[in-house]
Formats: sequence, structure tokens, C-alpha cells
Amino acid sequence: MSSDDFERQLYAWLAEIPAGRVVTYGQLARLVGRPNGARWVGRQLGRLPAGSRLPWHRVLNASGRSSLPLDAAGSNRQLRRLQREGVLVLHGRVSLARFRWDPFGNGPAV
DNA sequence: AGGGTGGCTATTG
DNA sequence: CCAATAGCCACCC
Repeated sequence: MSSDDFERQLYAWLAEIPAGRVVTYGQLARLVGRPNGARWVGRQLGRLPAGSRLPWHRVLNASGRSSLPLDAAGSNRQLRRLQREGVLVLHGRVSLARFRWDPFGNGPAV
């Protein structure tokens, strides 16, 4: 298993996440076969080529919060993007119970 | 090689 | 909810 393969799988899964749903770093890591690679996932997302259409913003940490820093305006680009596609963000937090996407399980968001 | 640092997580207090 | 702890792992000195 080369790291290129892992990277490809990561992109593949990422592309599957529907708008309006989210996943966590650790979840994505497990999906690509790297059970302890949550951090690795975060690093990869940070290296995503500019212009990529992959939904990096649909990836949150295990608390349903963004792990990205706030911008100059004091707000967070990631959370705004999520809200724009229908994800409810309250107090900077997304309810994973309601918006988490599971490729094998749960149906549409409640 | 060895130590510090993160876009992580799970568990405890 | 916050803080500390403990694993984990890639990257950069």
C-alpha cells in the first residue's frame, strides 16, 4: 500500500460526501484504512490543490467543531460553507448525531 | 537518531 | 464545559 494509494482513496471518499452532511477526520482515516491516521487526513486536506472541487469543508473534528483557525473577520470559512449547504451550525458546533454521513448506514439528515 | 509540534481522539476528573 | 493524559503519526528541525 503506497501513500499514493491512500491519498487516492481519501480523495475518492471525500468526493462521496453529500452536500449537507459531514464526517470526521478519524472517520475518514478509518475509511481509507488508516485507523490511527486522523492527523494524516487533516494534513492531506491542508495540502489539497487549489481549485480542487473536493468538499474539504465537510470534514470536522470528533466534537463536531472546525479545527481551522478563525479568519480576519473572526468567523470561519468552513462553517459558513456548511451553513450555506444546509448544515445547522449552533455555537460553532455541528450535531454529528444529525449531520454525520455514514457511507454504510444512516439515511438522509433528520 | 531524538525532540517538539500539530487542522486528532478517547477517557477522566 | 474545560483541562489533563495518553496514544497515534507525519513533519520539521
